Amino acid sequence: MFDVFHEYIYGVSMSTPRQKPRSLTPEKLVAKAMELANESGFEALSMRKLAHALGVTAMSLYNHVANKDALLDLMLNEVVARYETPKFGGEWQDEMRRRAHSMHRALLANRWASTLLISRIAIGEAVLRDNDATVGCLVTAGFTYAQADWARNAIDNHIYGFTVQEVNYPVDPSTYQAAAAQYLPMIPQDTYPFMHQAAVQIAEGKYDGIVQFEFGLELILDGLNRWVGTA
Amino acid sequence: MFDVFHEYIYGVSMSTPRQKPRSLTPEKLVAKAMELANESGFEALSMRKLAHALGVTAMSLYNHVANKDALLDLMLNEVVARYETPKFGGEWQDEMRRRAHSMHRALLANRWASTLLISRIAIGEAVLRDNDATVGCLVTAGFTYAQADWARNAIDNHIYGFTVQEVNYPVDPSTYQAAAAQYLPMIPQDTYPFMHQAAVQIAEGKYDGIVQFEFGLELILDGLNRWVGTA
DNA sequence: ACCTGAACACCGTTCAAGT
DNA sequence: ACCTGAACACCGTTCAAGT
Repeated sequence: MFDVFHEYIYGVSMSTPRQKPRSLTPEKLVAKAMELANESGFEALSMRKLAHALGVTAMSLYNHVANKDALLDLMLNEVVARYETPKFGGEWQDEMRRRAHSMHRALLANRWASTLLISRIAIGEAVLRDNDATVGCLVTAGFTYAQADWARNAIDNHIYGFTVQEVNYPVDPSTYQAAAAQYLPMIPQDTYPFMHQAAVQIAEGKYDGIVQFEFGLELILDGLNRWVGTA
Repeated sequence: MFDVFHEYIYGVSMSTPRQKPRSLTPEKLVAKAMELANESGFEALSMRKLAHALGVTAMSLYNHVANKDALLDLMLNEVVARYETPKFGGEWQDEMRRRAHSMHRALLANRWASTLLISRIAIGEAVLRDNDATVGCLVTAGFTYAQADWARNAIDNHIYGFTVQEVNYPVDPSTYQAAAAQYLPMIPQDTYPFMHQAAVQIAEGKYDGIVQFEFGLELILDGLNRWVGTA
């Protein structure tokens, strides 16, 4: 009886699969949620606002996604899917460099992501694939499994640590010099002599105040190279 | 008129400073908030619950602290105040090591802190003092200001990155072997061959699966030592 | 199968009123 | 000076009811 009514209204039998694409899908939720987070900031992303942006009420989202946490996991998986996968057999340092820069780019393109990824153990398919390929590249290059694990930890701590600081820093790198000049009087020379002097150097243009992502990365890759050679 | 009434009730003139200690102070708020966060988890810390724990209503907290954000800054300042301050003139590597281990200890004792500290630019007095002493120690040891800045960034990325992962990891290190054996069937060998093999090694006890905090730290200190020497 | 309204159990914060 | 009750503007999520 209910089935007949449903069929009359929607033109589709309940027992046969849907023919036309459903209006809402998990993929559409994730895409719109990422759009919202990127354009309006992560704190503006609520289930209610996401639903509104999709022209629907909040409760209907729960037909496509278990809860907000599951939605966040799907969003993070989408970001991690953009990490470039290390190849086996070539120079492992080049592969790690390529992966690191692609991660940095993906995290800068989705500025809300790094802060979540560093603290959350999101085991989506993309994370597993990245883990496997990264360990695989290092092991193929001659690392033991323990060494590969430790190496990946050192590399990833730098990538995530650096990027989280970068996206949360309140002043734009291009205005460091002006900012240093402006805040100089607020850093008392007698209590904070070295920070004061650092600000002087930045204000005078002797140093741009910008820490390069590559610095820490090369420091670690170089150390790892030396470590494996002598293991 | 109001003043007289106040004096009658409280036995203290409004124009003279209070004699007996006030029942609630910012220090007491911060101490109880840290106790709550450490014992019940950070997500259980709300202004309403904190007030309840202090035997008071939520709104009265705003007499002692501007808002929740200001309270968090005060809590974080308390954690950073426990970082050991590098001394000038000695071996800079020893001073950095001592500082790093004290940070690691402070962050493990307050497991909610690292996730906040890494993303938030909390400029409390303790952060300024730590910054100044760390840069000061490196500059005194022969680093330029730019080098000291880059070095501190590399060191701190490791400390925070490592510890955030450590406190958020869902399984206890002492149970890695059992966990690896348990989850092994869920890591398909054909799609994730290297993760599978890593789990095999941990399950068989060939490798404990634990990444040491010291590994990345020494890797970086060693690299820095080489870098300054050749600068 | 999917969407909805009403409701529940929370949040942080403001403001006028109390003592 | 400090604390309070009531209220505002939000949250995530459940559940029974609608089509």
